[in-house]
This record gives sequence, C-alpha cells and structure tokens, in this order.
Amino acid sequence: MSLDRATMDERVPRDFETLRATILDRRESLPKRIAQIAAYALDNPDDIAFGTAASIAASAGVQPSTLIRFAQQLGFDGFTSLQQVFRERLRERNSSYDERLQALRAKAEGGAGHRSIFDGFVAAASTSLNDISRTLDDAHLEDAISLLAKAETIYVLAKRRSYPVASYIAYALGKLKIRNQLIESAAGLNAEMIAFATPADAVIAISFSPYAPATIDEARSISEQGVPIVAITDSSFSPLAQFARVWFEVAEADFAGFRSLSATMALAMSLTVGVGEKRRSTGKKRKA
Amino acid sequence: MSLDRATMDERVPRDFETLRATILDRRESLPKRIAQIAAYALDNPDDIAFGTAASIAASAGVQPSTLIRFAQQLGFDGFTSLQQVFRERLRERNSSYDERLQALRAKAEGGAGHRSIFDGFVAAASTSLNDISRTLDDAHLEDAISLLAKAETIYVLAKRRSYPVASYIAYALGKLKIRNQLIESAAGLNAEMIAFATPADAVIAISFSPYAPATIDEARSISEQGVPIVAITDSSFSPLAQFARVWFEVAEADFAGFRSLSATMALAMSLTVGVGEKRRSTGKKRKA
DNA sequence: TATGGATTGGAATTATTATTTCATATTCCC
DNA sequence: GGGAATATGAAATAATAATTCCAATCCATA
Repeated sequence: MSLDRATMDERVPRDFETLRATILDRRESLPKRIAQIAAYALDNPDDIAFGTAASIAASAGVQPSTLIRFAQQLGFDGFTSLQQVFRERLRERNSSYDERLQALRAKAEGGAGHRSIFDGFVAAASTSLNDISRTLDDAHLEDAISLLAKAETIYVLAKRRSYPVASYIAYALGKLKIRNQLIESAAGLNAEMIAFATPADAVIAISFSPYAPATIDEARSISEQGVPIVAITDSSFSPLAQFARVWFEVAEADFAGFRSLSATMALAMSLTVGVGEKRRSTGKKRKA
Repeated sequence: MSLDRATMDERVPRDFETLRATILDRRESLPKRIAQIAAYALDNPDDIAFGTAASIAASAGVQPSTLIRFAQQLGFDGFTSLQQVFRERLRERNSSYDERLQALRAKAEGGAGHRSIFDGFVAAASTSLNDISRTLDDAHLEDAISLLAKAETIYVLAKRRSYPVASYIAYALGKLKIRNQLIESAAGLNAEMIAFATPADAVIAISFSPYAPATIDEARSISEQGVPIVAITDSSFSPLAQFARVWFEVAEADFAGFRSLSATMALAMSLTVGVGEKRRSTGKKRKA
C-alpha cells in the first residue's frame, strides 16, 4: 500500500519548501493522527530536525509509528530521511544576520572569481538596509509625506548615480496616478521646466557626494521660487540640506566604487506609497 | 582523572560562544588528535550538530573514541551533551535572522503610520537579497560576464519598472569606460538604434512579469540579428528566457504592489563591474 | 447493524550509534 | 636510553532509537 503510493508519486520532496507545499496541499485528505503530526511538523520544524522519533511523537501526542507512517505517506522511506529535509533547512538558512554579512564580506574580499563581486554588492546592500532601518527618523518621514501629499505636482530631481532612484519614483508615482514631473536633461530645457513650479508644488531631490552641480543649482533656483523640497542625501553638510524643508541622511555602503541604492530605494518607495495612501485617506475624508 | 578535571572546572560551557572561547584558550595544550578534532569542530559546527560520532570522527580523520575524549576534556560527560551545544546554536541563531524579518513584516502589516510602509520595503529588499544570494548560479555569472566582456558595444534594454536598473547599468558602464547604449524610447527611434547592433555586440535585457511588450519585441528582433543576449527576468517561462544566451531568474519580493529592485541591482552591478575587471585583466594579458 | 477496509496503539524486533575497554604507541622526564 | 605517564587505535559492548508487526478500534457503506 505505502509501496503503491511511493511508486505513484516518485518525486519525494527534497527541500523544505516543497515539503511544506506538499503537506499543505494534502492536508484535507490526511487521516486524523497523521494530520496532527503534519501540523506539528510545520509548526515546530526545529523539533523535527533535532528530536528523536519517540520524543517528537510524544510532543505531538501521537505514537512513533504514526510519525513513520506520516513520513512514508510523503514518499520517504522512513522518519530518518524525512528528518534530513528538516536538518538541511537549518544548514542552509545561513547563520545569523551578522554572521551572514561577515561571511559575505569575507568571501567578497578573499574569494576568487566574479562570485566575490556579487557577494560584495549583496553585503553592501544588506548593510545599507540595516543602517537605514536603524537610523530613519519616523517624524521626518511623516513630515515629508505630509508635505508631498499636499503638492499639486511632485517634481523629481536627480542626476547621475541618483537618477535610477528618481526614475523609479516617477514610475511609481505615475502608477499611483499622482501628478509628477521628472526633471531630465535630454533637451536641455531643465531651467524652463523648473520655472513652472510654484509653491503649491513640491520637489523630491536626491544627491550624494560628490554632488552633481546641476542638481544643486536646480535645487537652489527651485527653492528660491518658494517650492518646498524634500531631500535625500548623505550628510548634514550636503549643500542639498540647506535648501530642503525636510531632509534624510542615508548612508549607503559601497563596493568596488559603486554605491548600493537599496536603502535610498526603500526610502523613496516609502515616500511614494506613503503619499499615495495619504492622498487616498484625505480624499475619503473630504468626501465624507 | 577526567573526574578531577571535571571537578576543577565546574563550569561546563553551556553556550557555543563560551565553548568556542574555551577551546581557543586551551588550543595550545591539547594533544595532537584532540586538537585536530577541536579545529574541525570550530570549522564545521554544523557537522557536529547533525552528524553521528562515527561520521564526524571519520570526516575529521580521528577515531570516535577521540571525539568522546575531546568532549570529556571540556567537561561534558560524553559526545551527546557536547552535541547539544552545537544544536542549540543552530536553534538560536536561526531565530535571530528570522525574527528580524518577521518583526519587520509584522510591523509592516500591523503597524500604524508610515513607518510600517518603510519597514515593509526594507523587509522586501532584505528577503530578495537573501534569496538571490542563495540561488544565484556562479557558472551563469561567469558565462554572462565572459559574453559581455567580448562585446564591442553593450546595449541595455529595459522599460518601466526595470528601467531604473538599466539606467544604473548605463551609468556604471560609462564610469568604467565601457562602450554602451541605453535603448530609450524618448524619440521613438528604438528600432533604428537596434538595427546598428551586430553579433560582435551584446545585450543586457531586463524584464519582469507583466513583461513590457516593447522589451520583448525589441529583444526578439535584436536576437534575430544574431546579437547575444543576457537576460534578467523572473521565471523560466519568461518570454525573455527563450531569446537569451544566458539568463538569470531573480525572485524579487514585493510590497504594496511595488517590487523591490535590490536583488536585481546587486546582480546588475556584479555584471557591470565583472565586465570591467575582465576587460582590464585581458587588456593586461594582451600587452604582456 | 453487520462487514470490510483503513487507521491507530503499543509492544517486539532490528538497526544504529555512543561509549567503554584494552592493547599499543608516543612523549616526556629522569 | 629507560620507564612512567599520557595519548591513540580498534574492536567489544551497552544504550538508544527506528522500524515492524499485529491486535484493537474506528469509520463508512450496504
């Protein structure tokens, strides 16, 4: 019988996620006690990895034999091979956050081949996310979102290395049906574009050291027109900070001379989606 | 004898860090084979956690009895209780990384205010980086870099949500003095631009579901001209995959409907910098 | 409500694995 | 260089754990 079943689905789950999916999939059709141990297994995977058949069975409130039948139903030939999957999961889930980063950095520095470059960029991105998650000031976030939510048009200003962030902001704002204008330099008409901005609008400006002179100039002239600016930059001495109504200091780690954009992207998206949410809730209130 | 020793230092290491320190401390004074297993234990803690005394001893090149003596020297009463410490470490360390992300996600879902949006984006980015770090195939990376390094001009093709990545690639390639062409649609001259590409060039194409039709069309026509394509996409069923000489599957987590770009960015930067390095080393060889 | 099949509990059996023991080798000190 | 103390290897033994088996129970169906 269990032989028949094993022959029918030959593909035994080799990794935890597949196993999990299989269990969830069959959940309905499992006998009571088997279902009981199945639920226990998904809730306490560590216990399965480390325990003995007897101890696990006891914790789950079933007999050891039931545990083995459970394994066999899934196509394993016994508890031991089921347990392997749970152990593999623990092995692969690389280490704690810090250990993982250290390992990545070590590989990035010592390692040969191009994998080490990749590890370096992943480490840089993780570090940046970690840092911004610790240092971001909630009040600044709220202020910036309020300011932007009131704007008629949001201008997005960034050059060079910061430009990808600006283009994603513009894309997202567009998706959310929020009027926006990306200040691009293709036709050299930036000055004219900027001239349209009024104090009822707002600007998101992004610039990191070495600050692109064009960004700074444009930020200056737009702020002189009384348009409020939200700045994302990398230091309190940044020239952008002085023009800005609200500004964020984002420390992006770099690797091989190129800075990660992960933290900036996360912040940029939060501002964008935050504005979207705020507009929607304010809209509702107005109607009410 | 071992009793004496056990009496002398009553405090048996209960956690991994203490144990590690103890081993490092005594390293000098340990007999040869014991030192051998000690080194193995610190280098392969996962093996100690999951292996059997016999299998571990074999991997470390000692007898099982030596392993037990090692445990006893440290004050444990046998291999089994030593193993507990290594298992405990896996249990705890795992929870730390998971807890982090789960805490973030929990805050993102339950939390009030805009901070929760931000946490959501950070969690999505972290998850994506984590995933790609696990799944990226080194051989693909090498292949893609070789292919791109040989190209006369690298064309970069991406629209909409993937466009920010393309623009960062173009920026970085420019910085590295690698000839490249970003295929933009401003003037509607894409077809003409593409027509210049020859089999001596190469393309980096990026597209995620729902695939921008323009990207697919352009990828098709450029591949029909015999230009090799490196694709970054999100599934093996992606239409991009069929045109590509090398392709990467990147699973980006999303939040609030916007996908993180962190993993894609890290990969894109690795390709770019990898090509830069490869060119430089090949250039040197040529001179020599 | 009787009957067959599936499911379950619990003990018996088999296997695997840790530990002990003892003979042999090595090291260190006199 | 000789001898005690220490360390090591290998196999025997004890302990522990996985698996099997069979009787009891449950459940659906006629």
